[in-house]
Amino acid sequence: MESGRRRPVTIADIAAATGVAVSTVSRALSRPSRVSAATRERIQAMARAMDYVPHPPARALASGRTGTVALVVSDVTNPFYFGMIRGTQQQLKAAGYAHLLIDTEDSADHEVEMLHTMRRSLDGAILGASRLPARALVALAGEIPLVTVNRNVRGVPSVVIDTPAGIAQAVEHLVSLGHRDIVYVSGPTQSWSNQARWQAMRLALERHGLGAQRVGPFPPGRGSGTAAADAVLNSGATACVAFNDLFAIGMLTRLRERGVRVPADLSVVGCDDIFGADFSNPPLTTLTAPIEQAGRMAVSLLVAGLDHRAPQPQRRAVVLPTYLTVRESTGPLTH
Amino acid sequence: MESGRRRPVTIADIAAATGVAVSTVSRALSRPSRVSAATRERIQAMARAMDYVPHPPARALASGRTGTVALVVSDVTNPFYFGMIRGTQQQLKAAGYAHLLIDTEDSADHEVEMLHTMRRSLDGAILGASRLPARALVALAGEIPLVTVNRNVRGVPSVVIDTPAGIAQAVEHLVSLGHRDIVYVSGPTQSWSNQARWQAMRLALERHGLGAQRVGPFPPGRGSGTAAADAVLNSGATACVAFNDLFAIGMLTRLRERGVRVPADLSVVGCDDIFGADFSNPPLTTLTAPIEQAGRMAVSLLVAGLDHRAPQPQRRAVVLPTYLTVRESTGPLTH
DNA sequence: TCGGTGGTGACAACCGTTTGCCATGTGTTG
DNA sequence: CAACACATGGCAAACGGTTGTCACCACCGA
Repeated sequence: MESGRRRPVTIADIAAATGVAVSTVSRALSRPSRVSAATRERIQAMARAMDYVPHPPARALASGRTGTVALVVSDVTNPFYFGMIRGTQQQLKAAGYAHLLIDTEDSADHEVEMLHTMRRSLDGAILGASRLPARALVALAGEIPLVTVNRNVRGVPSVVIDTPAGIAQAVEHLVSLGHRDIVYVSGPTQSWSNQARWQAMRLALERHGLGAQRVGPFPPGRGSGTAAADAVLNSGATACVAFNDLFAIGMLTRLRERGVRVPADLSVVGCDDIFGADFSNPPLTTLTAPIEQAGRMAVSLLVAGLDHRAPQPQRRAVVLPTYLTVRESTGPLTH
Repeated sequence: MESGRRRPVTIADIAAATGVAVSTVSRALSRPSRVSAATRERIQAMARAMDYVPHPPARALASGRTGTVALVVSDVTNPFYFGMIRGTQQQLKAAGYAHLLIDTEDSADHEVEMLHTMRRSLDGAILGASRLPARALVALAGEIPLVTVNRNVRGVPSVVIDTPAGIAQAVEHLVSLGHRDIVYVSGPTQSWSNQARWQAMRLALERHGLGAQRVGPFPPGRGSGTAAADAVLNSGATACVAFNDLFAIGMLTRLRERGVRVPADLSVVGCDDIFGADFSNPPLTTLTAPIEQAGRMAVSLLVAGLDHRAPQPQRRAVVLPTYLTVRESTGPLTH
């Protein structure tokens, strides 16, 4: 077939072929109610016959809508985002949007820079764990529709996973196993989630009349597990809650190296329940976060806000519950 | 600031402000060698001062280039793709392209359909493990620049990971440990990689005067591990090579459930070395595939082909080596 | 029978940028 | 000094749609 070489068919071609104006074709295709059933049928049939494919950039130029939404992550490498990518991918596809992936390399500057540059080619963006200060976030939201995940800033729609509530459960769990010295393994300081988790931990321990310790902060990434494990051991604690599963899994590896038995010598609980947490050695007790669902919710929130005709949604901030999944990395205190 | 509300600045604004024609502004910005150093400077400074941001759709409409490349995967859920996403993400960003993510849900029809529809908004696409028949692939490559990964079809540039060579190593390893009954755990039949791996396995065993068995095929996904483990056990083999790590890890879980010791009772080797293979229980012996690098290479190949000025590259098919990473899921035969 | 009304389709003006072609001005060469 | 080449910048026509505005028509009720 030579068809690959031919000039692609445009709505003008269809208009000519059916004997109507281009505007009519445009409407028949994109706002079907605006044209009579008869002509609509005729035009759509012709479009199909001629294998017409709309030209997104042209459409975007004229209408201002690009049909594209970006998922912005701080580091594609982090398995936490895998679930989010899945969730957003599914929902965006269902809503007819294309899915752009942006990696900010953990830099707030990159984050605003890229979003600023691409804002004209996006209908909106979902910020997975933004590192931006609140003011910057609000400013950005003025440029382009935004939904944040795990980040709650007044005025910006968000979905946050209620890990703090889970943390309380985790503490409960550990205390009931007899632990008294429980330490928090801290993640990056700029991380909103990290702050929230530490805060929740303090409160929970306080309720039991226990003091809260923490080690860290450590940089994101599994590699931090080594230093974290050593620090926890050094602290004399018998149990710990790690900022996330990546840390926890890294710790497991290190502890095994050092001959420390988990959970006999030390109990560890992670956060998020990422891929792998269930088959690590030992399987990790962790706070199962509905990450994928969070991604889907974020998309829903975003596209709901995108449709100007629709009444603006009431709930601009949704919080998703978390629960404790007890596996084998936590156990009773044994001296 | 009210700036958020103002009409975005266009090159026409810059032209007016500097007293030159829009065409000159356009050239100063996108083909700097085409204007004198003096005006170029002046224009660029003004653009900066006015916080000009180019409008991608407009650019795309006029030039035909969108600055966007899609990564097409059969299922974002598969951890194998995580590495690929990383690789392509890095390299695309470096090359100044935006990164679109397309999930075909394991359907060849979806694959051509989506690519066909989006072809006008893409400069090219990278097919991670395409399920398309060769003819369809070639036809598609006529519509839009393509690079395939782990799929070699004449006429379509590709990067393939040489797992077959690794399989030979793995067989060598197992045989040297005393295994004689080695079975292949087969993945989806339509998978090119699966065929290649099975083929390689047959040859390798043959060289040792051993016959090749296989179980399966099993659908992609960790869940298949259960059935696979049972099938392998049932076959009486003492060692197995799984189509991929997902299968292998799933098997590990099942074997542990059934009280089968790995590697004392059964050795298992995986393929790909995905995230998690190193901390599974036991850590998985596997064929380490340079997935991320494959993603980067694919992007390089693609963008090289995109530049019409540049001489078309010589090597249109690159193969990346694989090596065996021995961990703890393989060991000597013990009756 | 006539004015009003609602539904349908056409006209044409954009949307913001790129690019082929041409005019001008400068420097170079014989 | 003339003729020419070349570097530079301007003009205007695309690129492929969307959409506000308006004209037309038929049908309705009074």
